[in-house]
Amino acid sequence: MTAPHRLRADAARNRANILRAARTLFAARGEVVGIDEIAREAGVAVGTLYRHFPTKADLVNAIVGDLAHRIFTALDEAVARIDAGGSAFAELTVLTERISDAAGVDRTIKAAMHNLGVQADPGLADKGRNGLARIVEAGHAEGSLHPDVTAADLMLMMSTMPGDELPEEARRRWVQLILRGLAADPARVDTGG
Amino acid sequence: MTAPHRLRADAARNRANILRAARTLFAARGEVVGIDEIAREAGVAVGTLYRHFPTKADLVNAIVGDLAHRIFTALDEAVARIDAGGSAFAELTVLTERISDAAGVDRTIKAAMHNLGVQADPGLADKGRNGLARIVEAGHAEGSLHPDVTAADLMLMMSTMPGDELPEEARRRWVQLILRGLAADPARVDTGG
DNA sequence: TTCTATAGTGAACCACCACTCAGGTTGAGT
DNA sequence: ACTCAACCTGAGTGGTGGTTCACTATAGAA
Repeated sequence: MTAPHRLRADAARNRANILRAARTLFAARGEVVGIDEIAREAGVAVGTLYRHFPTKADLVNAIVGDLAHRIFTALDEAVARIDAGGSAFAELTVLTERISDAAGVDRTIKAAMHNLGVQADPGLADKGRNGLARIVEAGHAEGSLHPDVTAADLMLMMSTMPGDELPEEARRRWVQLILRGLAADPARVDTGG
Repeated sequence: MTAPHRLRADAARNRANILRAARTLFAARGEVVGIDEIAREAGVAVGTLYRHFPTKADLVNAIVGDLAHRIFTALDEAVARIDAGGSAFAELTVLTERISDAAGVDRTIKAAMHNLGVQADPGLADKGRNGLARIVEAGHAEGSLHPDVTAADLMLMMSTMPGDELPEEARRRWVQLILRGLAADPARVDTGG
């Protein structure tokens, strides 16, 4: 659409600072942080911020979209390891724990997870669904996942994942119970940490 | 503390209207609805609303507290039926489904559930924990609940319950998977509805 | 060095919302 | 009927937070 047109040096620097500030503040306190505070933290005037992101929603989307991308990368890696002979259930466990840990430290993770299931650009959503479908398929093949579990089920559990409102211990326990619900045999989940 | 002093007839009527309006609007759109809109819906001026509830938080607490009370009532009834020889797991299932259905229609349910675990007056919280403990105890006795499941686990799952952001089908499925995670044997959960 | 498109600045704007108060109204006791 | 404490009214206040824009500064090409 728009011509590429390289960004001016100062503009690129400011853009990076804005993104870094927004990432930090959103992670710590959620999307309620004001534009003014983000601009101040980035060492920039509000007008500059609005030049790069015409709307607060645009800024949020940039942050959340990046997080979603990282999650998909982790998903892809898990699928690759499964294809290389890894255990589907072990990969699902690690993936869930990692995302849960991240959600405990970063408030935007929940928003990212939710957006994956609901909106996001269709390409990404499909890609996510495909990855989960691969895991489910492998899980059924190895007999570790309950036969009626689907990719939509994984999506469902991911999207209801608790965030930093719960202490770490509770989040860990949540993951354990969820995995039991997805497993063919609850005993399989009990790998003491 | 304060003398009882019966409310004047019009005041009582207005109070009831305010509570009804707040209940409806909060249920439909959450706590973001403005005081002005609630007052309008109640057929009352804002000043009147503030006479009855000096703060928006007070109004919210009134609604949420009432909901919490209803949930505890349902919990008590479940415990009573278990004491009368009912199945602990069946009661847990019905209770979870009922609350989940309610959460799908009323946005304040999630707030109520969360408040139960976090704040609320200690008396109520203890009462809730006791009820859940009774169910867990009975569930262990009948062998339906996984041995390591505790009352805190039930609280945990309740507090992460999805609301009206998910369609009914997804909420039902969520309950089923959660119950599998709590059950001693996943096959026990499969009672097609 | 000169020039200008690109970028930055921050005070002001505006819509929203919880909350207040000076003045008018009325239920209910006598 | 009379009285007044309790009650109601709704325009206004103060604060917040996203967004704009007239003006200034500068990166980078010529």
